[in-house]
Amino acid sequence: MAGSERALSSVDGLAQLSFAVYGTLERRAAERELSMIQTRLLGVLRDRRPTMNELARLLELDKSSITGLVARAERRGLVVRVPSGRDRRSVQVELTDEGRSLVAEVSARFEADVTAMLARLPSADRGLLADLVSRVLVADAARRGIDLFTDADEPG
Amino acid sequence: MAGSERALSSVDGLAQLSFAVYGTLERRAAERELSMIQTRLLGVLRDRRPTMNELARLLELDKSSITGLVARAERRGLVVRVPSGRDRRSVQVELTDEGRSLVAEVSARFEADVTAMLARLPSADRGLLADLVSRVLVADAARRGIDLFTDADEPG
DNA sequence: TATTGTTATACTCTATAACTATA
DNA sequence: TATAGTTATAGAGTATAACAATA
Repeated sequence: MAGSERALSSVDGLAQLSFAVYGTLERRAAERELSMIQTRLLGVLRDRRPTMNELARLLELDKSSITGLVARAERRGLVVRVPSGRDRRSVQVELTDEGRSLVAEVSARFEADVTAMLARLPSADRGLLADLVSRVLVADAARRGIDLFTDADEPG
Repeated sequence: MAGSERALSSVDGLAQLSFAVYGTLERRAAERELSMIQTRLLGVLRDRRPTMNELARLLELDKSSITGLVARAERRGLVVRVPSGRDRRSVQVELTDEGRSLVAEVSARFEADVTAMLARLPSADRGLLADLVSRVLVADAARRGIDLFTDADEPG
């Protein structure tokens, strides 16, 4: 019942590992008083200056949810709203320096955590794992008709 | 810039795959009007009948948060509170038949999703992946002084 | 006194519906 | 008319502090 030798199926193992990785980001974000959705917001802003509407699509939230999300981030000084030049109804959202450095910190710590999780594997096995994981990601992206490298929107 | 051939590091790849797996569970839970925390609640109850206090520890939430969480699940008919025999201050929480069947459904669909994600890998590679993932999990659990198979508390 | 659980309160996060301003 | 964004409202989810009942 409590042995440490039982083998996990690839499905169970991958699920457990995924929750562990997700939880790791959650804890690192919480260290900086960031919820996961605030973290995702900062993450998508690292290489974009989207409108509120585009943010709603990127984060898969209603536009009314984006209003509050961005307002709270702005109140903390992590993002700013700038009027869009072309359309006076529109605003664009971008990171402040503080927001950028905060998301960089959280990302770095998270990546260090994942690196530490993998550190016990011999280098050759890490390479093997990276290869297998890449193939799963590519196959899954293809199955859903998504270009993996242009739609990536998670920090880390 | 948008090619599909770039290789991911093991860290980036594992992070992306983890978010994909997590998002899959989130969507399957949402199909049944379950938030992730409600899903985790039902998940931990599948093989336990904990007190409110124990639930707080298992879900890493304050006991006052558990009160509302369990109340909402109880209102939906997914769990019941039963008085604890030994300590009259205590209540124990358990799944109803409806709660059990709901979590079984969500789990089954989620597992089918992960299975589908892995289906493109040749069987031998799936075995290899399972082995590598198991080794990462065991090493990480050891690093944190946790017995992997008694403390598992995620559905799936 | 200490512990178990709830309540009161305040905040974040989310969606729906109604609204304003601009296109 | 249609679109971009906000506001009003309601509810889930969370923590802190104070409380009642029991140990």
